[in-house]
Amino acid sequence: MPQIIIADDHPMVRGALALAVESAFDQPEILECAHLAGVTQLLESIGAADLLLLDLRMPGVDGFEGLVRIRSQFPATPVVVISALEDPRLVREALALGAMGFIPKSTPRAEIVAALSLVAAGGTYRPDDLALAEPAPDPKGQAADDDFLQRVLTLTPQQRRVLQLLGTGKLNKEIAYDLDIAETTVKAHVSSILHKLRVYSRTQAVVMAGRLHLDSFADVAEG
Amino acid sequence: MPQIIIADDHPMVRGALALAVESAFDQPEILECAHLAGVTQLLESIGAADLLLLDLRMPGVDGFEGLVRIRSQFPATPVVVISALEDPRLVREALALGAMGFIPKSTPRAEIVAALSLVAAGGTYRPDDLALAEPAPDPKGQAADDDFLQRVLTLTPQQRRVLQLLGTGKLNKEIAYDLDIAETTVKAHVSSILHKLRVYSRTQAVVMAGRLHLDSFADVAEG
DNA sequence: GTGCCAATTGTACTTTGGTACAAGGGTAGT
DNA sequence: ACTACCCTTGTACCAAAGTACAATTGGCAC
Repeated sequence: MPQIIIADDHPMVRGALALAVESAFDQPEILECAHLAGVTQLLESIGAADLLLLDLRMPGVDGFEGLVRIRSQFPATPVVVISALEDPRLVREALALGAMGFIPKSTPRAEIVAALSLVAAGGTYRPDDLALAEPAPDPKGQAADDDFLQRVLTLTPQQRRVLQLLGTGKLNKEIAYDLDIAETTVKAHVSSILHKLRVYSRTQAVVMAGRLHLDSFADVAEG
Repeated sequence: MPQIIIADDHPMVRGALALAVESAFDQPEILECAHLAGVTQLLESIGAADLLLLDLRMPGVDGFEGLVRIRSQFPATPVVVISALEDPRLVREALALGAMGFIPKSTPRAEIVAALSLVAAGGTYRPDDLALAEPAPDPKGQAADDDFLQRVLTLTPQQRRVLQLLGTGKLNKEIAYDLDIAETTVKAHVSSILHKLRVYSRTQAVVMAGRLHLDSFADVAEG
């Protein structure tokens, strides 16, 4: 009897997802959470779930922070990210951070079911149209940014988690606590990250990385 | 014979501004630049101009960096910021950084002329409708951000310039060079900034401050 | 003038941040 | 078995960041 956790602060969304889960699994035990703390508690009590459907934005979560935390604390639990947005960059980022799938809320029910089955079978899912459409190059001047993006993609999963926490302004000590590793290890990761991104301070790394998430909206432009 | 510098990378815009300048001043000497380096060179050779119309985005400038540099290197030259955007936050920020005015490119010619005259007379200009409309509170959840904004507003002008450069990931040493002050002084400013913003590292300050500029677009939302 | 404050700088000190080098354990592929 | 890579940690060291205290200058207001 598979245990599936649905974490979303919107009851309606939880309901819709629950239906999909019931279609995709055989007699699932569905556990619902409205906030991240609940997810953590649940996972601590049951050890690991067979699947976690995690909304990107919830009380206590903003962006990928929740994903990062869950993935590092409970690596055994596969996570599928649920989101209202479907920016290719977000999709890539989520998968890079260890998510097994990315399901936009606009996805038709039938496809959600298929996606969940796919993940349950060990696959990874992302919206079809975006899957290959993403490498479409912008004629504009985002060459430099794409260079940087390429470098970000050379980071290892753990390094991405560290970068993610760097982006919240945390100290090495805090990052170490969050990921439950030694501060020395964090330093090693940070050092490696700085080299790979070709910057010379954590602040620069944060500034550069921050832009990647903004560029989606930056076309509101200027001139 | 007043010397006015028009700095914008777009020839058409320079032309339009030149017309306005000719209406607002008596026999002005108009100097045009397409990039920031040209402005610096010009100012170095003539010492100071009577007015500088500075576009926010130009080759060599991204955001307020150019304004900050010019203001610190040539404090005697009054600067009016030209921009395609007119986000109230940008307006406030520009004025806080020492600009004597903020003119959106959508402003009608007649009003541009009036604005330039106003600044020439020692006043400061900003778009009317925004002037008082800005304090309109968003019902959403940007309470925390506004708290932070309040704190940013307690920073002194020089401290804002430092914060601006912090946001580019620069080291204290580099900031000192850019503003032509001692590194010790930069440290003093940074220390003060961290206290006022109630954060405990430059990286956090950058992260928080960075959000202020994004919130304008953040309503593309999530959920 | 007196007082307030921004800005500047210095000295001295503590804490973070970051690098370099070395090393053990785990996993996956050849 | 061997290689390669990731993750982990430690030690040691140097640079950058931040704090605390003290002092000078200059502008502005009362």
